[in-house]
Amino acid sequence: MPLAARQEHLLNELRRSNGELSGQDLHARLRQGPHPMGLATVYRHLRQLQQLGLVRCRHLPSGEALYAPVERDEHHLTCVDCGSTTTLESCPVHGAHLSPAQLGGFKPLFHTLEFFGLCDACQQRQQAW
Amino acid sequence: MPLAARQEHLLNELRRSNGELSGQDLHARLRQGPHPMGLATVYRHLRQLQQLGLVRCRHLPSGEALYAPVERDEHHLTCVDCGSTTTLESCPVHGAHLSPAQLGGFKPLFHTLEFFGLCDACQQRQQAW
DNA sequence: GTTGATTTTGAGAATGGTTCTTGGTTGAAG
DNA sequence: CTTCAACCAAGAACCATTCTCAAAATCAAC
Ligand SMILES: [Mn+2]
Ligand SMILES: [Mn+2]
Ligand SMILES: [Zn+2]
Ligand SMILES: [Zn+2]
Repeated sequence: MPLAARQEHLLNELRRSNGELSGQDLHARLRQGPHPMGLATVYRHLRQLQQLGLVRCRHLPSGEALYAPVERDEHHLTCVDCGSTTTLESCPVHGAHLSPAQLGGFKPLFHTLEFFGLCDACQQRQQAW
Repeated sequence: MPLAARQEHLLNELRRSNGELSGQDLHARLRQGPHPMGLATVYRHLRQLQQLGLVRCRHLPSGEALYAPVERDEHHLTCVDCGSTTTLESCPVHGAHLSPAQLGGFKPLFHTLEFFGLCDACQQRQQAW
């Protein structure tokens, strides 16, 4: 089954963007262009693209979900104090495959790996106390 | 600075539990016991315990946050279709440390690593179509 | 081209976990 | 006994996401 036109447009918008986008972001961007789309439709198709293994998604501590093309394998360091994030240049689990025993029939489509801790600045600030 | 009594109770409740708990869960459980606590206080202290590196947190696809003692190093396979999850017996990045260059002063406290894909049952169901 | 069934869509309402506001309580210091 | 700051709880507010359901688009005969 090929992708519907609407889903293509959504995926293109995601690929066009440098960074990850939230559902709201996508809705706002599409609203401007030649292929506007209702918010409900954006979320509907994001879920479908995820199930097809074409889009991945991670959740910010705020609860907001960010989407990206699945081929973009990025991970982050996030400060639990100030919330600042930096992106890792390489994926620490790239290639590290799970054994079939661990998978038990599960077919992996993507993964999220995020590190949480204290950034340099916030450590300094705590020291001061 | 030692932990406040309220924070201890919260941490104890988390440690007492077998699985991860949401903020709501914790509030409900504490409500029963000898140390009830308002919902706002639960969330306040969960954030503080996280910044102290004593508690970790991950987000379900639903957006709900689940908390656990930081020493509990668990990860999951989650089906993007039916939402079922299974727990991995070992952490694939345990020991795989980040280089100081990658960290750049960042002090890691915990990490989240979650795999998303299709469970056996949902793959079957898709085949049937 | 018409018709009726099926699928897709989107505006707005509903949901629900988390955070904010506010006013009260506690407890130590003076 | 005051004062003052820290802590706390109840409920309101917030807001991203999901749900509802009527309208629109698409499809499939005829
Ligand atoms: Mn990766
Ligand atoms: Mn781990
Ligand atoms: Zn920071
Ligand atoms: Zn499944």
